[in-house]
Amino acid sequence: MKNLHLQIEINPELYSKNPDSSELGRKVISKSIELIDEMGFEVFTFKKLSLAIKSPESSIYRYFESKHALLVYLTSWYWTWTEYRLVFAMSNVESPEERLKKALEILTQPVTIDNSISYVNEVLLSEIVFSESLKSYHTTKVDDENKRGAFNSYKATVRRVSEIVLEVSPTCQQPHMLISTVIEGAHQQKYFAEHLPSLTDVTNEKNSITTFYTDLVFRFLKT
Amino acid sequence: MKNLHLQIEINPELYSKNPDSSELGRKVISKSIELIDEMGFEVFTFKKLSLAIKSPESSIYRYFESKHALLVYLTSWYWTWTEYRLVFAMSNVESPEERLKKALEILTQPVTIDNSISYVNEVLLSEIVFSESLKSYHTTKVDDENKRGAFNSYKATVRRVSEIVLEVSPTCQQPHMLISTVIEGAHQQKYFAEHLPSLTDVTNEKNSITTFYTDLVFRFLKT
DNA sequence: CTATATTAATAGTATTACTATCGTATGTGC
DNA sequence: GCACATACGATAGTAATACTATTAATATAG
Repeated sequence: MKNLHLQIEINPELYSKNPDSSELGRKVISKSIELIDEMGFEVFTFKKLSLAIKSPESSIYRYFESKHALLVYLTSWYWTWTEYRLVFAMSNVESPEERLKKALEILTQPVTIDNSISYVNEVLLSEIVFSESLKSYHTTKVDDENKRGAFNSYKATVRRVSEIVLEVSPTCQQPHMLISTVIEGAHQQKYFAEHLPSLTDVTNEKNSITTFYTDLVFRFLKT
Repeated sequence: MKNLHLQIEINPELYSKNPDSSELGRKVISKSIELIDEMGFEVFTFKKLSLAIKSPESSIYRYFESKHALLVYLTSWYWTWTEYRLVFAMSNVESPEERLKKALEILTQPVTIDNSISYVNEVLLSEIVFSESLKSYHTTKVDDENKRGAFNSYKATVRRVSEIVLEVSPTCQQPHMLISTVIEGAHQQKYFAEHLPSLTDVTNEKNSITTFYTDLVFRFLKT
């Protein structure tokens, strides 16, 4: 990983014009990540983005047909990138238990170090995914967007980690439920810790969310 | 329970005028439950509600200052009512394990039988809570609304069941995380089963979600 | 230096989420 | 039978949002 410059390819169904193909497109991505992280997806508008990048709103619409399409693009980017992180972290780790443990770390912790030299700030992007990705699939158009492949990279990630679960415990009947519960749970617990702390038991100590979900998974798999 | 007519008292901070105190107010509640269940919260508007109940939009605003306030009211109603269900289900059950098992059923299954003689359709309301309650606390105003008590009944439910967890396993360090994970997880898995099935392992058999989360909890607590 | 891609500039629309004002109907206490 | 409050109706209007449409300017590539 590190400074290895890997190319994240996004399903063309998820944009009108590839933002990676022009300067304005890249500005749209990097500035929208900043703004959404800063003010939240609801408050974020293309109008505000257009002011921030000093380009008219209509130019943004050439890349994304809606602000929702932009969120879907961003989360899709994140999960594609996370698949690479998983593959990299798994390489040279023999023990399935160790592999699963490492995978759970990647899934339950927001990114803290931005190694990228690209226009995507992965630290902020992971914050967005943790707090806003729910909104990417929780709409009336899910089924349509799902058909167009909007959630392929998320589903692929869940599938990949589920396979590790099966290596650890071949008799596990619900590996997908387990992993999607862990991912979504970790996102929510972080949010609860910040806003509704009585719904969690998050402590001062670092990584209490990762610890909890790692315990949860391994105790579930231990028969 | 059954036809016992219990009065659900809602925190006055959560409405402008008590909808339970007038006919129009009760119509607002019962019709909004129908409409939100039917079309989803995003698509639902006070305009549509006003047409459905044949009253002007401005009359609805006398009861709720925003459509979001209405959703908060509805989910709050649900959790207050669910606390009663829990208390009722726990009575006369001695074993903490049995109590926890029963509580998990109540938390992970949508309601199927409407025993109520009131204007609140509990079957539809539970559907709304399962699919839309996320939106009640996932906003930029959470902290404000939390201070005003918007989520008290949800938090009380989590606390109550967490106490049962501690009866079963007094050494458990994260009872709140465990229960909020189960509640939110069950809601999401139901949604995934309907829209993104590859994220679940939900089968034909009835209650596979309840089975999974019950296993998850008891295996977590078994040391 | 011309064709092509790319962006700027401007304007406009339907809908949403709300606010404001005023008027009427209905019953209740005295 | 009258004061009076409560409840509801009717109408109008506003700021912001999420788009769409069109045309003109500019950069770049061959």
